[in-house]
Amino acid sequence: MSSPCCTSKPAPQIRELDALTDVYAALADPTRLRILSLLGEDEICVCHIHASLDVPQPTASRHLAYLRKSGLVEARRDGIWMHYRLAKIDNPVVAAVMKAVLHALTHTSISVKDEKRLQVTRQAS
Amino acid sequence: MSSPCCTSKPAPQIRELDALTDVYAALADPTRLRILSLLGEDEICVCHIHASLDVPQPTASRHLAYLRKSGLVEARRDGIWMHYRLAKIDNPVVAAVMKAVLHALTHTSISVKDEKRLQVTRQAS
DNA sequence: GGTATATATTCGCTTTGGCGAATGTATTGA
DNA sequence: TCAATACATTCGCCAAAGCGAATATATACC
Repeated sequence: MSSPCCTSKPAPQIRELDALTDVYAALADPTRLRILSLLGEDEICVCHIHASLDVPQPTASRHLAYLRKSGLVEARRDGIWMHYRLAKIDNPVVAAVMKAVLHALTHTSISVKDEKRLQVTRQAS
Repeated sequence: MSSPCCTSKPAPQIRELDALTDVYAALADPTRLRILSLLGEDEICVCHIHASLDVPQPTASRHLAYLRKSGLVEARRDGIWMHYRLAKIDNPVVAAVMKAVLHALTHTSISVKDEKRLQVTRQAS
């Protein structure tokens, strides 16, 4: 139950409170939470994301841009496609938060459904 | 490192994704984060909160109302004073998130300063 | 009742951010 | 060069929410 960042190593300071505030603001949207949950596995292209979530492509793109700006996801270009994945969080304290956040998402029914639709979408392509 | 809710007991479902969204929205404000961090110890009255954070009393009151509405804090009336404390979170998955959130706050310098001001404020009263 | 203290709420204003629709850009291939 | 596909951005509109200032409410004590 103890936080992993403080058991052995010294505790790194978070630069500002705003750094945490920005993370939680990025999490305060259902579409973005669904995207993060979907990305839990591996990297996914935008087309599969907006198909799995059944949201318009611009909507997916906008939320991905928001998540990218807040440092929670990273992108990789592959020809026509953009592949998004969860970003590696440097600060272990924030990483612990995100770990709990992602785990909580696995307990929502909609995320389970999204994941299933992703499998179907991937098989069809 | 594993999430405590799923090691022994079965995993409880989160009612809706909106339940998580609302929690993160409540966390997406620096003043509310400072309040939550201050409440980590024990219950505190509004006057000590707004004095420790050096924010106007209506500001503290509004944010406390927001936190209360979102289920993160509870209040107790004691004559003229209202004492606020962290709420007991029923869902263990959400509780794990809040545990990480509160821990992250201990790594911010402003929370440390707020805590010191609280000690001074309490001694003066 | 009247006053003082503690807390809550409202008002006017401004900013942020969500969405749908449309448009812009970039890459690929004929 | 032209068309097609994948993705990103902009625009107009609207709702949520933050703030300072003022005001309302609630409790205690005289």
